[in-house]
Amino acid sequence: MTQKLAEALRQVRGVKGLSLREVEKATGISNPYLSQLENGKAENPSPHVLFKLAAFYEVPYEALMEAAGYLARPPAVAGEPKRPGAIQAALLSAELTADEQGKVAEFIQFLRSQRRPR
Amino acid sequence: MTQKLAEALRQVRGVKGLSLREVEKATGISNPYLSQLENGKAENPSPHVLFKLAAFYEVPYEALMEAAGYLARPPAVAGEPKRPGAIQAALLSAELTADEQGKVAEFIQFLRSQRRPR
DNA sequence: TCCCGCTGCTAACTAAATCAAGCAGGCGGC
DNA sequence: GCCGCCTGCTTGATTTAGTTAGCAGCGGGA
Repeated sequence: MTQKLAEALRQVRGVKGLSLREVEKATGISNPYLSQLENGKAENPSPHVLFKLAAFYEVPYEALMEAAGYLARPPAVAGEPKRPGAIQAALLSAELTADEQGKVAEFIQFLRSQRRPR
Repeated sequence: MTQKLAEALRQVRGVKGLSLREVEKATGISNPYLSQLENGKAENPSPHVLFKLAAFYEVPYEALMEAAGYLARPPAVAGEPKRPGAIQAALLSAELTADEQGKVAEFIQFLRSQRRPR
């Protein structure tokens, strides 16, 4: 359930190529806590935490809120533009050449293929 | 800041004419905690708590989230129907005669007039 | 009067979020 | 090899969300 948030956070950070400590420095959220969030050891982070992460990751706040299960939105309002998820948004906003984007996409697939072997 | 949520919760419950213990029974949220929320002694309730309250009060979840400062929404998107706030929604959904509604409106003004005398 | 039931609230505790300190592994330089 | 430095992570402490128990006030019977 909260697994979804964990994966989203990990993948977004992966796409952006950031270390836990870089995120800590930029957001003020401690790196151990970030680790726990990405491993599903911590559930129900405060929306304030998600907000800071969304801002720094350049990912829509709502995407993280939804991943955390905080949005009661029924899947989509059928006429809406269909907001991008956190990972897609991260991909869009990351400043990368087309070449790099291709590699990143590959990398994401790789991550997916071995989801949590640990 | 969170003062806004406190007032919203108190006013909504007032409009609905419910006691803290009735809300506790229906939502599973302890009545002392509800009291603390309405007095601003507790800040940052989990969205899950707000969700249960929104459901029972028949108030839009987003309204409570916004009152809690959890929604990053810039005031309004200028073309949108302008969602009703929590109190208005409560008024709309409460099953009351026109007469009663008038009294309720009066009551709300009364509440507003002596905001936080305590 | 006394008592009962209901109101909101405070105090003391449990559980979970969040942080500070520190550990083990990987990697490049010397 | 060894030494920094960086990576993610675990462990224990602190703070805060949320609960269980109980108190004081009020209105309505008998």
